[in-house]
Amino acid sequence: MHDPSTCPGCAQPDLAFAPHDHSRCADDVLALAEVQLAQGGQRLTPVRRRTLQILLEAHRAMGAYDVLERLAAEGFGHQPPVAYRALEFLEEHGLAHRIRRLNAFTACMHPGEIHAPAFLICRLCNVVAEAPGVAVGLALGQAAKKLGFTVERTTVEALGLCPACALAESPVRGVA
Amino acid sequence: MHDPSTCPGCAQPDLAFAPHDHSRCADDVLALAEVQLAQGGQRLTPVRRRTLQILLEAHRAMGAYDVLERLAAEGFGHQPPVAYRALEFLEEHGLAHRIRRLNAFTACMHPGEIHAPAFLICRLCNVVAEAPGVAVGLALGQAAKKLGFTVERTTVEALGLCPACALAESPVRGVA
DNA sequence: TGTATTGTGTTATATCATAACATGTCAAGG
DNA sequence: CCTTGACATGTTATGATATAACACAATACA
Repeated sequence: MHDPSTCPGCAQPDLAFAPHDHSRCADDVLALAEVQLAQGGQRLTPVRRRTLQILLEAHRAMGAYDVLERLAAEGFGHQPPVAYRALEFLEEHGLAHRIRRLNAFTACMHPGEIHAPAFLICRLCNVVAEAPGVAVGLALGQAAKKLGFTVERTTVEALGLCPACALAESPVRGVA
Repeated sequence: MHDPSTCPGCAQPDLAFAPHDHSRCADDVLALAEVQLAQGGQRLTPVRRRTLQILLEAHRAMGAYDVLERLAAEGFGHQPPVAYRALEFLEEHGLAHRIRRLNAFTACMHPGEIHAPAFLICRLCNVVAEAPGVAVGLALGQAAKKLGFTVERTTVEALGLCPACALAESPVRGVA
């Protein structure tokens, strides 16, 4: 099994594979979410709000049961539907994404923007990056159109190696 | 729940959304598979062969437990690992694909060809089409490259409506 | 305030997947 | 021939993920 404590990628589990100032990420996104939902007549209730916070704080993909554990510890319901409902709500409203390869969820880092997210998943450290997926979505849309298929939602995920783990994997090929 | 017997898409569960002569699909693919595997020193054992046949005959996505049921009825093992192992083997060798949104598997219709399959999944009749995914894969690869990510495998799935179900859904907008 | 809608929490169960181990098969080398 | 090692199959048991169905609470709004 993989040991996160020794993996370069895990040591710095940033969704973009590179450090950036995300001290305010959570707050900003949360505020944005609130506004967006209000405009659509939707409610960011305590469970939903806290669920989004948990995902934002974790800053990585979490399983529904992991989220549930946190929620339960804070006085919310203890049963799976509690987590699943909140997560599904967030996903429906573009505030979270489901990573199907990992059976996990992650907060959306660009709520409000156009949504055809593409995810890059490192098979060693499990870090997930949300890549700009516009081009991918476009290509997929065109392929679908040719078959008369109407696209409503997309799942685009790539499994591979993040920069850090790629280095760790084959250090022999280093330049020096 | 959706009733397949009344769904235009299900009545003709063709992976390409349109009828074509696939009377020989199964045999052809099976033969191809055999050759391909032999070249790689891999064995298409009875369970594996039968599993591929089952997928080919079904001509649609099947859950591992559905496959297992068929296998068991024919004298193979009765436990989940039997099906999962065969399915994973087929997937690893490009003879089957996993449809993550459906937790299901489907036979590959173009074994040997370049593999960046994109799937179109009808949310009403669950019919799955394997669309040419080269452009999609390319776009995804480029997005990944910008982040220094090395892509090894991809999952590209679109959920929406197949032509038949799209018509059934909004017949009001028909031309006539 | 009454009533419909939405949300929360529960119990119970369904569905999907894998770990660990025993047995069987088969080909290559002694 | 027969041993040995690699691979494949089968089993038991369990783990992990997800949803159905229902009771009650909160909210919205006529």
